[in-house]
Amino acid sequence: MAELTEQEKVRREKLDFLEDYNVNPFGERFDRNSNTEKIKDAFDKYSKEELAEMEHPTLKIAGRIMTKRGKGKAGFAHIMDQKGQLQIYVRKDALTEQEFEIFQKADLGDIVGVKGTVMKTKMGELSLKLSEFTHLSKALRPLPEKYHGLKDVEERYRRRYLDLMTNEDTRETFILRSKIIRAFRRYLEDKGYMEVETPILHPIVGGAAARPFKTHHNALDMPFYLRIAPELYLKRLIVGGFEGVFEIGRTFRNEGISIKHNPEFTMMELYEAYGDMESMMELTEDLIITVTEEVMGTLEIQYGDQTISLKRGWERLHMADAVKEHVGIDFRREDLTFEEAKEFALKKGLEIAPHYTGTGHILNLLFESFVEEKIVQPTFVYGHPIEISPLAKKNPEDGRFTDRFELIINTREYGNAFSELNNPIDQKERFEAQLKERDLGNVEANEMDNDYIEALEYGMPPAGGLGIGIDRLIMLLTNSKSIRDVIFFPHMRQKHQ
RNA sequence: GGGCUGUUAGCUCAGUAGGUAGAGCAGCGCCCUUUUAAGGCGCGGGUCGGAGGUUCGAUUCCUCCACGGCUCACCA
Repeated sequence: MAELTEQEKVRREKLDFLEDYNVNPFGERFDRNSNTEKIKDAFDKYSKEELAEMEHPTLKIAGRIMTKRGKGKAGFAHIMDQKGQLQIYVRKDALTEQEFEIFQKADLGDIVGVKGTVMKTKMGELSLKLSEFTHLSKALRPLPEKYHGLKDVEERYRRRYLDLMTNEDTRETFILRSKIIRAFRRYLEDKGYMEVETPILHPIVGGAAARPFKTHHNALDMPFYLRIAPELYLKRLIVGGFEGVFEIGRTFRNEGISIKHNPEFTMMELYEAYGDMESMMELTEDLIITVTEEVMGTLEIQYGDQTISLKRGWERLHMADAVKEHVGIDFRREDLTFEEAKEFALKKGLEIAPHYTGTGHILNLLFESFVEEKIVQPTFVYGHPIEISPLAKKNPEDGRFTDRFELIINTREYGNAFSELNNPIDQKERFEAQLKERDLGNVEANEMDNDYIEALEYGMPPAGGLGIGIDRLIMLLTNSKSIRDVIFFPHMRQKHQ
């Protein structure tokens, strides 16, 4: 245990001071009848004089002391609750001697309950003139600086509570996060989709291309993976007869941490019986537009120095056409060979991984390397090659492509959807192709999931499926540069002693 | 993992061409019954991220380590 700082010692001494007065430094229930926001809404419209003359109720609120100014036999402070801050005015002659002394000894960071009536100061600030002051909880450590707040990025992530206490922007971002997720749920429930929960511990890795976290169950004495996607379980529910299900939940991927990646993140996945890629495009657009309008009140989103317009009518662009336009090679050509595509990519300076064995691998590589970075306004890029889409239905006209899309906004992927592959024979072949990739060194390839194939053999209706990265959408709407700014407790390396 | 970069008081930051450090806020004492980033006077608080090295002397220069940030690679 580290030595206490001078300020910590002083605050601990104040515990004794409170106990001398029979005051519990970490007190009890306090029944409030208002909060800082309600008080401002109800009374800020009146002038100082009006407030002085009119009758108004006695109000009780509680919160943390954020600023404090002694004025001899009086004093001011701002106390903060979840809704904001309100100034309190303390006069020696309005409180008991004990209450006033406790106020004078109170520290920034202490949590107090107060009772009083509203007034306005000479400067016109709405304030609560106290008739009672109750100490509720002692803060044994000093708060970050009252004017600048907590700036140190590392500290803001590691001790988010301090960030939330002192930085209004942080509070607003997380309030928006909550509203966005609530709007998602409401929209989907209103459309008749059912929210479900599926396992997070998976015996087999599947549903996406990613490296998993591995864990172990003691009683069963078997390994489990933390899910990289809920997809295969949700589709079992479609087999089971539910016609529209969704899950909003945590997903885990054992990969690098970056401004766009946290090891655990929140996804929304949805499956709709009798739907397809196109119905998912319609749903995605309507969902994001509805949520954005509801939460933000506008479809013009400022993100960094980009202005994104989410107005209806998002562009639809076939991946092969996009690559043809920006890179100059036509992957729709029937006679395009893998060798030719590979040569083209090599000339462009790209590296070809050993498990790249089809033209589709090259197409996707070219798209991600040269085209994705050019897409700013919301665009459905569709027609992903079959090689990288083991769970999506083949396009009926050209089996080299699938009926799959990714939603790209501001060069980043926000959603992924397709006409779900419901042919168990085809699905088995796809898994086998994935196993071959695994042998060639693709650590992210899907595993064979016989249990899932068996489910498909009982018959799954044609269906559309959709996944949306919730954290990234929240980043976009809250103009947050890093995913760490929209996740309360982002993962960081442990600081050792 | 690579490159660049940061770490000084509880917080926000200066600074030292190498001679063991300052300010504001916060804290302590005194004054002040409408202040508001309150004010005035006074006081205390730092193994300058850690460990080595160079040097008479290192917070400053060098090396390594720890933990961040940005970025590239991988991915959503």
